Amino acid sequence: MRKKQNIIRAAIHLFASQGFDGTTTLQISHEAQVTEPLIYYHFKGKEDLFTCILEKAFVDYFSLVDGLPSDTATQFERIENLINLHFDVIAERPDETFLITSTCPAKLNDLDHICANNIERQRNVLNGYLCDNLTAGIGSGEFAPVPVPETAVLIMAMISGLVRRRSLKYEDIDSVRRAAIDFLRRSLVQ
Amino acid sequence: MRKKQNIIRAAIHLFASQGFDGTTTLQISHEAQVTEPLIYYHFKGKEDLFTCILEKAFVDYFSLVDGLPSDTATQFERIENLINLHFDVIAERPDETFLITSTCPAKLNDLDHICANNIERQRNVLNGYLCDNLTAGIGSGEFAPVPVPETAVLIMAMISGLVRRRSLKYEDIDSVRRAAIDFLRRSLVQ
Amino acid sequence: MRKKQNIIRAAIHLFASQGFDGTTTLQISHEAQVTEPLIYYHFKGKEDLFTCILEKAFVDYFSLVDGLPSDTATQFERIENLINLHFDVIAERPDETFLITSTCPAKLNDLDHICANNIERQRNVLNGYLCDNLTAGIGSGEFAPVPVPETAVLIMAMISGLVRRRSLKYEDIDSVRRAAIDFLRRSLVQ
Amino acid sequence: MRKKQNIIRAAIHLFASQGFDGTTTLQISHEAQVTEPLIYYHFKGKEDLFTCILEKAFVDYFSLVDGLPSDTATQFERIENLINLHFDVIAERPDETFLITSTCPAKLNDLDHICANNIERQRNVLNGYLCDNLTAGIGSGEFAPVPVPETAVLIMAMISGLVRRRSLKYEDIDSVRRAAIDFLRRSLVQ
DNA sequence: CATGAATGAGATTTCATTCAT
DNA sequence: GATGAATGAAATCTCATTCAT
Repeated sequence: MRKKQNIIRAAIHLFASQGFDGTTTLQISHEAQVTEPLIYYHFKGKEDLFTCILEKAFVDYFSLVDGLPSDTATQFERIENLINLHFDVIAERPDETFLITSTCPAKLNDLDHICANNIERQRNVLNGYLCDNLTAGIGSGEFAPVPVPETAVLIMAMISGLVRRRSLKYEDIDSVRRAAIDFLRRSLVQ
Repeated sequence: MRKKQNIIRAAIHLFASQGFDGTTTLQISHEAQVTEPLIYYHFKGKEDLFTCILEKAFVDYFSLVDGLPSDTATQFERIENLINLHFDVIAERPDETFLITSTCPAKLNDLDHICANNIERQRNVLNGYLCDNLTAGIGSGEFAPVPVPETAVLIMAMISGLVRRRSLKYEDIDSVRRAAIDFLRRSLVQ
Repeated sequence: MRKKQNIIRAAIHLFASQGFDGTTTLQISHEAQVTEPLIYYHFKGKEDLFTCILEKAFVDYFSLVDGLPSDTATQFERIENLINLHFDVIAERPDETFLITSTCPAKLNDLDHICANNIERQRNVLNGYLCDNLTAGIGSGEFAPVPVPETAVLIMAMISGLVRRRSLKYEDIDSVRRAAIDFLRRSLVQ
Repeated sequence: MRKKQNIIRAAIHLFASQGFDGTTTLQISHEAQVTEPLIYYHFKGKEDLFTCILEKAFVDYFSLVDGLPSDTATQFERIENLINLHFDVIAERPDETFLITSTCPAKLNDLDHICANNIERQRNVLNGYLCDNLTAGIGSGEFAPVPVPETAVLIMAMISGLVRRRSLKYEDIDSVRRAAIDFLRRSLVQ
């Protein structure tokens, strides 16, 4: 089963760096050191392989987000946790993280394809998390009275912009992390 | 001549929504209401068409950024101008703007392909603008003493995250714009 | 009318160096410094252009061969004249000469296309000339009793081999010419 | 594996009768009774197929020429062997032999493409063989004092003229062979 | 005469996928 | 599980030719 893992690893890497359409099954088989038909033994096809990868990536991601504590001392701690979570996944699995932040390949965009579904769901989850959090913080007087949905959009944009910035891998990721948290604190906490 | 413009328009739209590899020359010709070979009369090939589009988009973009005034009353005005500029281009030309914020198709990633070059250059221009601006603002006491390069990365991430958020078109873009400016002001100005 | 000549010149050059199928009408128009449609103003098409060139080349060639004197003092003089004629045309018009020695493009090989016809006719003319000549020379005792049709084939092979040897242009063509005549004399005259 | 051979056989036949540019991959696949993409499974492309064929043909040809004995009783025997070798290959593999005597397709004429290289090499090998042979024969008094390089050119021209004369297949090839040897003997041996 | 723009037909090549073993 | 060989469908691109002016 090591070979199946090789296929998945190679596919993650290639899909993240070349896109779904830009990656051929031959490239995957080469990078995975297997022959092409083996891909079809383990998966129904290229699309299925992609779907499996994304599904797994989303499940892992959602379980992390779901695991974030909701009973923190301050509301800002929840923001902090969210930022830290994303910096952690960028550091540990940059390719998967990049994939779940990408737009779904046009071909797979059937209204309820797993890919489109999950991207939508991810957005909703993050949005819910942030809106709740902001509303609570503003209510308690911890946060300045910022417009809630718009600010959620901004924070999500910053997160996705950071995930997509591939050079983050090579930059001093921890100082950016600290700067991000301070940046948000100054803006939100009054 | 009108037909050449049709081709370009169709290609911008399709490349932005499906990616370079996900778009076929046949699709482009259909959407442009021309025959396929006409694409090859006006451009050397699919890649050349893509390159021409990107080059133009970058030139337009850079000339806007270069046109931003540097002698504003406050340093924050410069930040404000930069944000406004990006919200304007998102509103006016969402597809081109999306394209110049995307990663270059792997195949074109020869170290000095126009595409890779310009993406690099864009990053440097924005980075230079922000670093200068932040340093000056901190020096004059207008801005809080934030870490300069890291904060520049954060602001760029937010901008690119916003550009890539296609639904912005349908959201109340002006309230997001105002929220963004206020958000940054609170974080930076002391 | 100068432009028509340019087209013909360019076509001769390109057909001779790249073959009929290997030459595009665009290449011809470039080398002739005209636009493509002009080729179609002067000729019915690429094939017609090729045909015209070949027809002219064959007419010129045949008129030279027909002009060779038949009432020479010796039979070997006739051989000598034939060889000299070919060395002259190689020197003066290497490309046309190459073309009339080439095989007809497969596509034009309708049984009685001018091209196929003329190639056949050329062979017959040369063959007739040589067979007559050899028969007469052997009959008069001037030539050794060689087998007539086979020897005609050999001499024709040598001539066509020389015409096709493009580097002849750069070699000392006159010493090869003399060597050829001496070579044939030693072999034939007894 | 049988199918790969079919492709090669069909390609040899078609390239020899229609030229490289005049032959389409579809024609090859039809004649080989395979589908077109199979050509691309076994070869990198049309050009690669052509190159492989020529390479093999040249290797076979060179090994035959290299195998000719150099220690014959007379120098003329060496000439005789060379002529016989060429009549043998014409009889056995007329298409390959025609191909290696043809000019290289213009497109492949990169200064050191295998095709151009081998054509050059072939010329040098034959030329070396004949010059050595003629010089030795003249030195020993076996041959008349003919000009060496020019006579080599003439003999090579005759050989290539014969190889290219496709109708040789149908003519009485053995009588032409004998005539050629006698022809050369009379001209050279004194 | 001359040309810029355009096209139908077809050539080369790629690619996801399957088959036979 | 695994593979070498094979293929249908389609993508990119070329080219001789024509049209409108």
